[in-house]
Amino acid sequence: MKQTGILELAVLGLLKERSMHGYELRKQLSAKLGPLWHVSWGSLYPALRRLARQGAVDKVAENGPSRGPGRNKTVYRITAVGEELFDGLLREPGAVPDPELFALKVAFFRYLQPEMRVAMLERRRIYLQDKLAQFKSNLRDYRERIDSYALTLQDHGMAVVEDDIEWIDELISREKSLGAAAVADKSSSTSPTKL
Amino acid sequence: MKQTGILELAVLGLLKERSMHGYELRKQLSAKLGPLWHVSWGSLYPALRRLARQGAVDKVAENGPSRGPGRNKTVYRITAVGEELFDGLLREPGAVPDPELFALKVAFFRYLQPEMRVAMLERRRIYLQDKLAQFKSNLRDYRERIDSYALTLQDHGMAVVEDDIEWIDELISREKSLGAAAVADKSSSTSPTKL
DNA sequence: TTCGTCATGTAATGGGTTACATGATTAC
DNA sequence: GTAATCATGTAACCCATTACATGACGAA
Repeated sequence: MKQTGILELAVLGLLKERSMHGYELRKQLSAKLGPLWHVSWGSLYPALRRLARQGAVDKVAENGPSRGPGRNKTVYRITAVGEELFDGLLREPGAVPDPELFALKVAFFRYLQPEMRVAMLERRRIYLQDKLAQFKSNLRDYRERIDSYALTLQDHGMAVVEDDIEWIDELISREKSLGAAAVADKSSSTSPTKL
Repeated sequence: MKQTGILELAVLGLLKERSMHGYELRKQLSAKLGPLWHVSWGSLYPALRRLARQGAVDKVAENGPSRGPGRNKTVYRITAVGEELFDGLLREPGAVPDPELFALKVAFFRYLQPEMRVAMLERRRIYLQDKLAQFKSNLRDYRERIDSYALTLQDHGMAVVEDDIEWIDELISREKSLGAAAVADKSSSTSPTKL
């Protein structure tokens, strides 16, 4: 049972935009997701190999000018299989608890229909609210038995979760107002959003 | 080369307060650190076994009333070796980048001298500020090439880091005012804080 | 009596980190 | 010419997750 496939999703998402070397892939990960993402070679290349084995990416040898023997550059290109795998990973609803995975999916939101976006955001919201409740009940039960350092830790943890919820709410309302605008715009002949 | 030893640190820190079963240990982890910590049995018991092998904890069979054959409860108790290991792990300065490890160390701040606390906080502060700078330079370079979802992701990421810095600043100034109060209080004969 | 929770572990599997190893190209 | 960065991988080690397996105890 494979877990998240988080690196796979990230790689496929980037390769959807354009084919790249492994090396560039790593830089782009930071560019899209911020400096949070430090993918090591020891995890990136094996991941690419796994994807190639599944037929989700092609390895294309890059024949530069005088590139005879020695190290070849390899460009990775997503295949039809890979596109489907990406879609499956992106839609798969298990994202909620893992913040990295959730962030990654948000980064690729444009590949989801608006309703799916809202659904995902609302699932995440519920999860966070539940976590908040756990914090509160936890504090109810243990406040007297923990020292001020553990307490400030939990307070700060709660504040972070609250901020996260606010952010989610913003994203939800932005989606809804976009949706409303699209509905109001009846002049367009085809559906307002592409797959 | 063992990495962080984060679970070890957590376990030893809790066992410093009192001896416990593995089962209770897991609950206490959530109590101290908030619902962030989900330690699975498959990681907790092996960690305890590792600690026992090193001589850092003793396994004490609990002889309850009618507890003859069948499953025995085992109480884990920290040893002198364990106390030293804890101290080493807590003081070891490599904590900075890993948020979980840093949070854990804050939870055990009372076991550090105030100067050490401030030093750790300041190191963390520098790290976070650097991360913030990375976010900014990242956005300078890529803002035009990423879509609004990736952008809001990064903005939110930055806001979280900024909040973290504010929190660290609060902790630092609290430490400093405590230190000043201790210095002003010259009536006590021995040193104001214990090891 | 049966359900929930207390309680302790093992086994398989997967995959991430670190360090190692190599070599080309570009800028100074 | 030499340092930095581009570029691609492998190997060993560690350990976390998941699922499995077992059983006692208290309450309903």
